[in-house]
Order: sequence, then structure tokens, then C-alpha cells
Amino acid sequence: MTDAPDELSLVFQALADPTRRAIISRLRSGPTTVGELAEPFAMSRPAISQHLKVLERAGLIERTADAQWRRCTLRTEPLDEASAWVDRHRNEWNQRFDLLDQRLRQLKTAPTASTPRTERTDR
Amino acid sequence: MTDAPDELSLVFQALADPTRRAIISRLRSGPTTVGELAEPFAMSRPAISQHLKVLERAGLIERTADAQWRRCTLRTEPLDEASAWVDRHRNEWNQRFDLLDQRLRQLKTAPTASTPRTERTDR
DNA sequence: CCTACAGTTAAGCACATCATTAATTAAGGA
DNA sequence: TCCTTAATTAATGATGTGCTTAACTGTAGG
Repeated sequence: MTDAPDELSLVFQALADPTRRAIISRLRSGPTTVGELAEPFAMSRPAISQHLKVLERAGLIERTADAQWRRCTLRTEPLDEASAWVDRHRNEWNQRFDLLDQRLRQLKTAPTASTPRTERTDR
Repeated sequence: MTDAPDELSLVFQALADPTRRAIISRLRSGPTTVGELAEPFAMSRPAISQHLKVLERAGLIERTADAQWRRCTLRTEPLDEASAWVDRHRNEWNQRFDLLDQRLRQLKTAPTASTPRTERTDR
């Protein structure tokens, strides 16, 4: 454990694997045990367990114990954040709006100086 | 080069890093040189170059040579796919619809046998 | 109690990722 | 031509990922 990554990174990273995306797809049909989840994949149980750990760390699933079974439930809230980020960067419209915004700021603040640099971070 | 990952995985993986997301944000305001791009970060140029390579591999940027400068341009098409995937899995509504669909299929195909297993993959 | 079953933990291995510094390529200007 | 600037490539290193098999934990049932 070096330096805990931010929520969004965890979510995107969790989605960056076909097996994990398939698991999420599967979980849309309702809570499922690890065994059922593992069945379609040519992969050992521990491998699936590890994928589930990644999904859990990203807040995308919840595991509840039920006798000797672990019932996995999908949590879609983190997907909302992911969706919001992507949509904010997706379309032309936003892009042009930002460009205009930037031009206006440039004209206002510094007609003489070299570009003021807005220190734009991610968010 | 082991086993080329699918497009979606490349995109999500590219988004799974704050620096790269910040670069994308920055590029929304229009094409930018690598130097300008690197400036806000406490990180060496080569590090940025590598991040750009990841973004390029995911189809999220295009680099065009202009004298000794490389002009980076944002390409948002891959984000559309990402957005589509996330949205398909995001909301309750889809979830319930799928559940209903599954129930109906179960009733139709196998009132006696044990669950038929739909071999649901990612998509 | 002993065994079977569901699942996780642990250890190991190949390979990817994210950063570094040093060397290289390529264009422009004195 | 020589030097500077912009950027990439190469080599290196620490750390993370994705899988494996083997061993462990915990619950149910004879």
C-alpha cells in the first residue's frame, strides 16, 4: 500500500478489464454467489476472488456472507461519477464552450503579457 | 506485447490515472504542445510522453508534428463508447428490465430443468 | 467428529505500469 | 557550423496486475 489512489481512478481501473466488466454485466440481473459468477470463465476461483476484490475496492460491489456463500451485489453509484466525468469531456459542445470561455478570459486579463496559465487540474 | 487488449479496456485504463485525465481536461481547450501540457505537473517530460503514448494507444489523442513541436489533439470518439458502456450498466431501470427479461426466459424455456445458464458475456 | 463444499489467503511467477536519468533525433537561429 | 530548444527513445528500478497452485477457514450435514 503505497499511496491510495483516488476514487475515480479506482473505478476506471476496475472497468479496464473484460472479466470484471462481464462480472458487472452479470450482476445486473441480481445478486449472485461467487461460484455462479465464476462459472462462465476459464479461470480459477481465486482469480475471480481477486477480481471481486478490485471491484469491491472501487465500491462497485458489496459482499455479504450467507452461510458458506458470499452473495455479491452490484452498487452503481460509482458508475454515476464515472459517467459524469466522461460526459463532461465527451461532446463537442462542451469543448467549444470551454474554448470560448478561455478566449474571453485571455482577452480580459492579459492583452499584453504571455499566456497567464490557468492551473487547470483534473477534477 | 503479449495479447492486445480490447478497445474499451484501453480507454478505461487510460482514464484510470489522474495525470492522464488532467491532460484530457486540458486538451478540451484545444490542441496543445507537449511542453505546455507538461508544465502544470511535477513530473519529467519523458513521463508525460509516456502518458501521451497511453492516451494515443487508446485513441484519445492524435499527435501531429509541427517543426520541433508535437501538437496534441483530443479525440472524443472513444469516450462515446466508454460512456455508452457505463450508461448501459448504470441505472436501476436497465437493471430491472433485465431482471424481468431473465425471469421471462426462465419461465418459457425450462419450467422443470435447473437454470439454463445464458452464457452472458461482457459486450 | 469427519468429510464435503464455498470461498479466501498465501506464495510465486511473468509481465505491465509509472516514474527516473541519460542519450538521441530533429528543427531553428546566431 | 555550433548551440539551443522540443520531444522521443532507451535503460533502469520499484511497484502493481493477473494468473496459477497449494493451503487455510468456516459452515453444513451425515
